[in-house]
Amino acid sequence: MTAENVSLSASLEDYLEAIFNLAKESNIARSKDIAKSLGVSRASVTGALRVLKDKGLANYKPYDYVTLTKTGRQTAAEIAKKHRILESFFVDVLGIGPNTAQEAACKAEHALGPEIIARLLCFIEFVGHSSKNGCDLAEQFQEFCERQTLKSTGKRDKKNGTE
Amino acid sequence: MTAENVSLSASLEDYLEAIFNLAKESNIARSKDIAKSLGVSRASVTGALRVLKDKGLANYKPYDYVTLTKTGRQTAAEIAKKHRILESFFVDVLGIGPNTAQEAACKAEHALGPEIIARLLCFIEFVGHSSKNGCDLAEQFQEFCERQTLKSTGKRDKKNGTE
DNA sequence: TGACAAAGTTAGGGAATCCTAACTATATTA
DNA sequence: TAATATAGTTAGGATTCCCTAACTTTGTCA
Repeated sequence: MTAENVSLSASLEDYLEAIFNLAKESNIARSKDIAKSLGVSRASVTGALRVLKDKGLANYKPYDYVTLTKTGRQTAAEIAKKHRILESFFVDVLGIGPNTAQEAACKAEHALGPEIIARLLCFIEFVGHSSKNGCDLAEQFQEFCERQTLKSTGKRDKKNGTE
Repeated sequence: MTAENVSLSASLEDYLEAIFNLAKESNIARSKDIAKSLGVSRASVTGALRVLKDKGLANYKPYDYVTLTKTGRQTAAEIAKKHRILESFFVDVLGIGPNTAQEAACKAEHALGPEIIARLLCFIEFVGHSSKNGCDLAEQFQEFCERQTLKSTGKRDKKNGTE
């Protein structure tokens, strides 16, 4: 169910995820675009592709497009799922801005195991469920947060909320 | 406000936090114990100590005990705080077991910035607050989780879930 | 089709992090 | 105080990951 267990560094997970995302439409990914999407040199991409090939995750031949193997797609899909769940949690539950949320998800996706991710997903559903019952937890939390923030800035006797 | 901004790798943050924790009682930390608590060789600790000294975070002299500088203590306290907040979120909100929670907090503490940590803390307070109002969200979530789990295993039984 | 641009690779190198093995300093204790 | 055990350091090496510069391959178009 969880795609053969190849152990991957955070860095390799990033490469895999980038290829997966680039390949969404056309099924292929180009070295140049992988490099761009990860902010890394083309030479680094070549190196990573060789490793992903060795691990049986990518179909890589020099000077050719890159595709993922079945295992590669499964593994990448899991990583991408982690990313989505984290991002959704940050945005929809915590009310974090989209950019910060996206960045944080990118980093945290390598740190959290399946158990926590599953629980997080469940929690997002729990919160979504609440809003259908006329008791929107995300909304209540935002209000709670604002009150907390006012309280603490109030201590500093500034009512002018400049950041 | 946030202790001089020395940029630290995840690894160095771990060393700093370990020293901080070891020094809690006696104010000092021994190389051997740092090594043990991080699962690393004594030689690696020596290397890290030199770097922490260079960055002005640790008072390090060969063959002597280690202490943290003021900046070091402040920085370490922030990391430890992140750790506590994450662990508490995992345990008290998500209902994750203590060991998994502790491990995950260890890794995630390096990945999440202050904005998300602050929100997370607020969320923990929000949930704590709810239980005082006779509407314990953590408890409700656990029940919701169990129902979800039952549902999904139920579905699989009925429809012969091959996925 | 041949020249040029773009994409990809190779070579070589640097930083961070960890290791083991051997050495040095310190502490203990008979 | 001298022998030994423990703690800490140094030296040397491996791995991972990234870089730049130079080269090769591929694609485009006049």
